[in-house]
Amino acid sequence: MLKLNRMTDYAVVVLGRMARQPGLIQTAAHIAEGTAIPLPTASKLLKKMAGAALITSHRGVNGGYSLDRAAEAVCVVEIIEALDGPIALTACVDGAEDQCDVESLCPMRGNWNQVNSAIRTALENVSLAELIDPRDLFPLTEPVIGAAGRADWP
Amino acid sequence: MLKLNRMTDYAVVVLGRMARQPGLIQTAAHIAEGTAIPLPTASKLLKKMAGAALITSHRGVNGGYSLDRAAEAVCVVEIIEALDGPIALTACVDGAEDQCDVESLCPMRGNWNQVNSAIRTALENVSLAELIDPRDLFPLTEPVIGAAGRADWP
DNA sequence: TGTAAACAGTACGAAATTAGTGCGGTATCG
DNA sequence: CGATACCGCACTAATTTCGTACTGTTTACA
Repeated sequence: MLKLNRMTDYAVVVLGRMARQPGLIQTAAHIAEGTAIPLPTASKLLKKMAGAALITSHRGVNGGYSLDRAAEAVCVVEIIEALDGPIALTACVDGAEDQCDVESLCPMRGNWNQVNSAIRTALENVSLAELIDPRDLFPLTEPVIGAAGRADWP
Repeated sequence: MLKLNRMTDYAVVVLGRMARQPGLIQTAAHIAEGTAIPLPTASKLLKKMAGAALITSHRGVNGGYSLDRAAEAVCVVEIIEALDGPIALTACVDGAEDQCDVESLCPMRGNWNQVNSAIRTALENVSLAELIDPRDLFPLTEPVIGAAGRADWP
């Protein structure tokens, strides 16, 4: 089905939520609550995204995670690559050569890269903002779910 | 890693081989031998591709499978959809609504379709011929691997 | 300066998906 | 009529992925 991990799915949900208040530092627990994702899993997600420089982590008391970019500046390929690693549609790509036991007969050693780059280009043109419902994207002018300036919730 | 199934990988290998002799009817066993793919698995692949009208199946004695199109006329999206089903990057697409328990909080219900169609368009522009090394694509003028008009091999 | 809050890293177990296999059935050609 | 070869279903095994837990490290504030 060419489906990506639930992890990446969650990540987009999390980012979609964070994009509503760019720059706001929220703890992993808050984000987990707000997205209905189990805390340990959300924590793992956030950690990975912080490692990929998608979001910023703030350590210590009053720390948390913040999204410092606008939703329009985050493209889908970044999210996918942060969570799932580089986009590679098959095992027969440039690296990892000796583990493909049909390689000697495989007529296309490495040409999958063409497919991969095609997909990558396509994904570069889709931003996080396009994934999010516009009504949810700007909650500061018109609150959608809960309290606007919430710090703990519900 | 956004990797597709090994099945699809095999399928491309199989098609790549079949594309060398368009129209030739080969048994599943022959194809399995030539591609070093286990026969039951190859058989399953061929069956699926025949069901998707990618290749033609011929029953009875001297039956088998044949690829009746040129490699240029087969695009990658057809292969992937034949094996993996429709391209859907996440579970939250149009169908299957009530199984996403974060849906009520999910800010992007269904907008994944935009990503999916972007990928689909990208894949439509890549043909099987582009995946195959040109040297292997025309073996009839210059034999590459084994005997050209082989019926059983080796 | 000490304590608590919060992220960072690693490891582990369970569950779901996928790969591979095996049977009996059916159609076709000689 | 019989051999060949595809068809469809069910079943088992392996891999991957998901979720959780634990321990360490960093920072702010009293």
